[in-house]
Amino acid sequence: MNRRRSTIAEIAARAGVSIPTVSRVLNNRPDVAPATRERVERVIREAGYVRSRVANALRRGSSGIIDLVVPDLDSPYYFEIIRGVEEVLERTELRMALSTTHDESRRERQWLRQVIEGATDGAILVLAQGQSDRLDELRRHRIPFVVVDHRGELGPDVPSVGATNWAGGRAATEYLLSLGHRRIAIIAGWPNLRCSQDRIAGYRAALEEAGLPVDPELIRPGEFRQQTGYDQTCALLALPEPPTAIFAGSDLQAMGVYAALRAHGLRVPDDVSVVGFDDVPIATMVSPALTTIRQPLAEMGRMATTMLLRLIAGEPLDSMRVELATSLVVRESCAPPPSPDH
Amino acid sequence: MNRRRSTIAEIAARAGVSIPTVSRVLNNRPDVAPATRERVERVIREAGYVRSRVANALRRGSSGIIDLVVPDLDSPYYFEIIRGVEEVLERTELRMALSTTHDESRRERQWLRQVIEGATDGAILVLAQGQSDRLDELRRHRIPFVVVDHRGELGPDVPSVGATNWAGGRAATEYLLSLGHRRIAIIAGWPNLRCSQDRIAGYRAALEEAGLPVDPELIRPGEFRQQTGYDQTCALLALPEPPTAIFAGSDLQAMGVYAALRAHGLRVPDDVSVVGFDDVPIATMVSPALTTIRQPLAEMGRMATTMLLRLIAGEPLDSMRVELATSLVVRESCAPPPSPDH
DNA sequence: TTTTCAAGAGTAAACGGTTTCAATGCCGGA
DNA sequence: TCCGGCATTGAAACCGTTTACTCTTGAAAA
Repeated sequence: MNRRRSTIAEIAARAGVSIPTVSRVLNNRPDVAPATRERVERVIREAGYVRSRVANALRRGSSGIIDLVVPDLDSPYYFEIIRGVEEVLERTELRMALSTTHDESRRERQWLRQVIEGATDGAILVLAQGQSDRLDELRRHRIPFVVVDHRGELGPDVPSVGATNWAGGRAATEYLLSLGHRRIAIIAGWPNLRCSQDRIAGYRAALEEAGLPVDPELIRPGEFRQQTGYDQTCALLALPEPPTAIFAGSDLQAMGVYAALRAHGLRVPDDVSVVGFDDVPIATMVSPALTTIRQPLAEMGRMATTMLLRLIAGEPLDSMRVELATSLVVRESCAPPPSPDH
Repeated sequence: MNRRRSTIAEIAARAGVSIPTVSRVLNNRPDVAPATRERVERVIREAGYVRSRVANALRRGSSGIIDLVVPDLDSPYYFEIIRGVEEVLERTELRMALSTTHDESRRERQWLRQVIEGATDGAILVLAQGQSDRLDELRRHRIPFVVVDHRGELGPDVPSVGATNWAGGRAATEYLLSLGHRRIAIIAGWPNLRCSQDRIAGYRAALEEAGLPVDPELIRPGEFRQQTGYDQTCALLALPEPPTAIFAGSDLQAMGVYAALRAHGLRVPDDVSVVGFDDVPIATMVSPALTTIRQPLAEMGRMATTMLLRLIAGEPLDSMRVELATSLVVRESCAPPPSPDH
């Protein structure tokens, strides 16, 4: 019924023209006589011919694929970014190749090799840590790339998109202060991550502006996981003077905070207020719904992709570093602190 | 400092050998003299040469890419599957091209064209509805594929992996019966979906086995979304004799059930018991933690990928249709029904 | 009528590898 | 010493397109 995939040569033979003519028709070149074009198009349609993207890529030098590299697929955080990337890509002819690094340098090197040999048109890197040497290698191979929310130090010439972490840290803290809280803890990412530093700085700024001291005991670093939220909350509650509000570094951490508070018989927001960070879908599903700092993850993915497309097209970027605004989303997990006599 | 990408010809020239010899070294062919191999390898290393996958693909006819097609990226459900696929793919040389159909046939046709012209080695299709004609087209183009959790009618010769929906529906219902519930509602997917039919059949089987009547009022179809869970729960509560337990078709729906019950001042599990379906990460994060039917989504992704790899390798499949076992995961959202005098 | 030019179509090279097949050199056995 | 055979290596074809360049032809310009 059907043979192997047909080639441009077959079409040419059937239509009684030469190969380049078919190619011209396929690429809508103007220098083809209308009658010829018509005839070739009919044959193409009849044969159900689709041209080989591989051969095309070889000749043209572009593969039609862009790589999206994320640390892992364990967090809803990355999925939001993936969704954003997919959204703009689906309007183009490009395909998205998704891969993970798992933060292992071995895997990452392997990935890098694949990216390079894989004839990638460009790459979007969601990196957990600073791997500038890898970026150099990409640059050396002339592969356009954009970094999303890079949490380390970046050169000023690296295209990247992030969020306003400092403002987010400050906004959350100010909100809690405005409710009357005076002992506010912050659970953050590891101190070597830039985003953590920024958020803590925002937190400090709000506190200092309010004339409040910064208690180092209330700054708890860790991973952006649920477990960290749980463990650090337990540690905070064991303090002589526990906080009345906890600002978590991620919504996942906040889920851990919820669990730890429940385990201690404390209620949110009556006994302790909680603010998250990210605003992933889960934040609206729990009870009480989580007040959080919204990080526009899907938008970040979209923005990174748009930037990459310009880079690929050879157009200049308006700005190498783009920071999208975080915003406070008030839900139900915060209230004024319990009265002192409690 | 660095020129364009180096080619095999340059390497050959530098090493003082012919092009085929370099190719042989690259492919680890045995028929190269050790000394020559050594020399060529050194040059390759020095030049930082990586071979073009595109050129390779053209000659060899395989692109090193497999397509993963999902309906959308809105549900954690799909992410679990994606994760499973990625897990086995990361041990291979293959890359994953992720795309969405959004259930629109236009998008889907476009995707199909891309898949075909994109020189895909194979495809994993997570389809929401039966699109057998599309499958035919894939087959016609000799592209190996595996379908995950196809919810419609499939020919017996279509490789597919799913879960034991009937058993899951039955297990959930039996569990609720064992707790003493007698009025058990089920919120399901649309009736045209095979998985919904199966689950409802399992539900009926358990009820009939217990000698209980099946009240059509208690079977509520809808989408697998939170909103559906909310709406249908409201409808159920408005019944003259509301159920004491609700079996939701997805964990997301169950979140809607939680919200509706809370809105009506009812407590889980004291007033109403809830069982979910899927066991996505969120199930453990809410309070009370959701008792649910675990669907091994990541395993399904892994299994589908493994099957696809065999198909690509030309090996025969042990079985065209694989169903992975669902299992009841008991957490905190179920309890015996409230006493009748309540 | 001759020259010029543009449109339309074809020839061949290129893209960067892999593979088939033939050629070479060196070895041992007769 | 001659020959068959094996280990290496190279020349050339090929994968399916695109593209630079050439060629033909008919009409307008001179």
